[in-house]
Amino acid sequence: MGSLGVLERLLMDLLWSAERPLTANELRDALLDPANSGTKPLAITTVLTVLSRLENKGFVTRDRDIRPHGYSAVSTRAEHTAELMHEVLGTTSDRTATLARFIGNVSPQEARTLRELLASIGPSSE
Amino acid sequence: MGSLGVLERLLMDLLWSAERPLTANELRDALLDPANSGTKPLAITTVLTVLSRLENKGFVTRDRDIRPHGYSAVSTRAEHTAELMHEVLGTTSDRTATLARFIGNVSPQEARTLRELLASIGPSSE
DNA sequence: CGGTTCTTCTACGTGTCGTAGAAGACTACT
DNA sequence: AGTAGTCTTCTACGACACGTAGAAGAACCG
Repeated sequence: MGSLGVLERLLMDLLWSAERPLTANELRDALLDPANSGTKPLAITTVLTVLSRLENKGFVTRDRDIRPHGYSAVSTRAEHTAELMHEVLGTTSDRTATLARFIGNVSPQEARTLRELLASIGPSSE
Repeated sequence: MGSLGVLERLLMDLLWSAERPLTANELRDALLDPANSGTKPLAITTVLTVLSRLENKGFVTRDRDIRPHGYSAVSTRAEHTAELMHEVLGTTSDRTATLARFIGNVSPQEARTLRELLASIGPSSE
């Protein structure tokens, strides 16, 4: 499906947070950064392999024209996550009941956010 | 995470649709039913193995008191799916943006449903 | 008690993912 | 242009999840 492994996920997080395309080396270094989880030195080939897999899965594109290839996420984190949520919702036959349960568990603030979002899309009811 | 394999999923669907606990044999027969996908005869042990795995994962309970054990889903399909959606939502740092994307892709009817659901929870705004 | 039925234990093949070495392709500097 | 260094591709392997099921043990019915 649309799920990712741990390393794949770490790389996607970095790419999603990046303003510009990153190289494999930059990504490897970013993973070493104390900010990111346990400091473990990965081989560049490991990073490249995973990036290739992510490319095959359609999550990542790379600029092959510049030499240290520039890797970037195809869609934003928000788009990706929202899509996943729709995928999950699509697995149920009882969409309304599922949405009810979903809504029933959001925080009051988020409920307000959702109301606003819904209002801005298709204003009044009818 | 909370994802299921194909067979696991088929069994959960049957259990979710069932009114009462089912036995391994009933489940195997239900899978054979022309209504359910390609008619393939599974060994009962296969069904039992998967049911055990589902039990370990906390998706299924079984009544060990009656002899052909009765298997039933722990939570409803809607609960399960809604929970999964929350899990997915939890993987993003940008919850509001994600919700915006999510809302942006629901059908008008479902948008209305969502408005109603939100209204019934925390009525007016403020 | 013996046959039948159900459950548990164990196991294997496949696919995905983390991990990386070896070799080939490309770049840059002299 | 040649050579060293860098980057990418190819190939591979171990671990784990899952579909699949046989063999053996436990329980039940008559």
